[in-house]
Amino acid sequence: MRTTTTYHHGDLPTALLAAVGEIVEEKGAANVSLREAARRAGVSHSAPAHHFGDKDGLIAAYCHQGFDLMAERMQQALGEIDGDASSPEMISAIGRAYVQFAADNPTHFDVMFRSGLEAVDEAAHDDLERAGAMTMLEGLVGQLVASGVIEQDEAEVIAALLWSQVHGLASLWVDGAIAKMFPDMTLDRLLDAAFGPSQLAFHTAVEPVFGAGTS
Amino acid sequence: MRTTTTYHHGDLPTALLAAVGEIVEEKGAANVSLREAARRAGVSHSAPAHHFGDKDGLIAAYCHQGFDLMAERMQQALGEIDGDASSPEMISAIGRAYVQFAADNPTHFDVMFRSGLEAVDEAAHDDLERAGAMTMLEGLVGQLVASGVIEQDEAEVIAALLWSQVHGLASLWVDGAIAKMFPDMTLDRLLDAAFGPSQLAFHTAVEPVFGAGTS
DNA sequence: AATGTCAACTTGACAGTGACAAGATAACGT
DNA sequence: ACGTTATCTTGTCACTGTCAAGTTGACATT
Repeated sequence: MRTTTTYHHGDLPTALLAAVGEIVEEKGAANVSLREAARRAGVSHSAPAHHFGDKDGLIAAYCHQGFDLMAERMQQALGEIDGDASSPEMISAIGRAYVQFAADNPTHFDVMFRSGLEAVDEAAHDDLERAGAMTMLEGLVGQLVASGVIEQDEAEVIAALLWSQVHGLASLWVDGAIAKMFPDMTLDRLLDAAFGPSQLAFHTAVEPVFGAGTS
Repeated sequence: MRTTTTYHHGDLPTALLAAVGEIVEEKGAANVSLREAARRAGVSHSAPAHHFGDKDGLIAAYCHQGFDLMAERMQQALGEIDGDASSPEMISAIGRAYVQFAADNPTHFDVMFRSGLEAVDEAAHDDLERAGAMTMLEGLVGQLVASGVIEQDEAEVIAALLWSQVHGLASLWVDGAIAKMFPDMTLDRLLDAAFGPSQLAFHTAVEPVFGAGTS
């Protein structure tokens, strides 16, 4: 198909990954099939196996692509901020990048975190270490603890809950659940409430409602 | 199989739903098949269709069961608390119930929120209205706004973020992602940090770390 | 008790899918 | 020029979802 100088197809792996994205968008992550992807790439039903092994391999590759994209977004967001990795600005920037990545790449996010496929686990927990979530959590826990601001255990709890916050927001937003519940809601308002302009304003906004705890 | 006095099988729908749970636990939500479920229930491959129509119907029924179970947990949690529906105690109780449901029923939670199946949407957004999330959000937004504590827009933002918090925590916990990142973490510590004993202590615990915002 | 009715279930078939084996094609190094 | 090797095709098999048609058995009516 391609007019480039390479082999039969040109760049089949790329074409197949693109096809996966199309299929996820059109028919959902559960309905991705090797044969359909091959069809869209203009090759025979068995061509994908040569590049990705099996279906799990293709899905894992799509996840890998997603994690790379996510890490890129994180790095880009961090690059626009100055300060140490545990500063509120950094946390906000990474959190925003996490959710924004999900909103901008819903098909990747679906496959990465919401597909319920085992192939994801294999790819994810290797890639996570050099991708987004790990950057955020290591930066938060590591540097926060190192600076002596807070003790290890509490830092882990805060990191896990912060991760949960952004991951839940990303999931419900991509799923359309928030839009269905609050039709006029925008992602910017949620991000602003969760991560500034006055960083983590959410936590300070909630408190006056319920009264401040003392522990 | 059953020795009860009923029809051929006894209670095939129940047996099939139980089989779905087994399969999800053993092989993941993506590998559920009508034929495998039928096999485990001891009936022919086409028997499920008569009760659930098609595969989507079976999945939707499993979701429905999950939402019922979730609503039951919510009601139970609320029953043990006294106070109006927008009190911190209520919010905490519902939030804990949401996460605890996910932890106690991982296969249901997987299919309901992490399977990426379209069948879920059909079942979910009908059932949600009489189940957990809606209870929490309506209670929070409705009563909070009605009491004049806060304006409509801000209440929706807070509700969405609180929902995101519990949903993200449930998702990452069920997924095992938190356990993989923080091996010694327990759900109780996370729940306590997020929802009391001093309610929403999380928000008051985070604040001193980053400094309180003023907006 | 015999019969009719109907839900519950079976059998058989078809298209689509993932995976494997074997073969064909074409780029590349020597 | 020639062999090598990655790339892709063809053919096949078991499995799956779905549909059509037939079978079984519980139950009510007569």
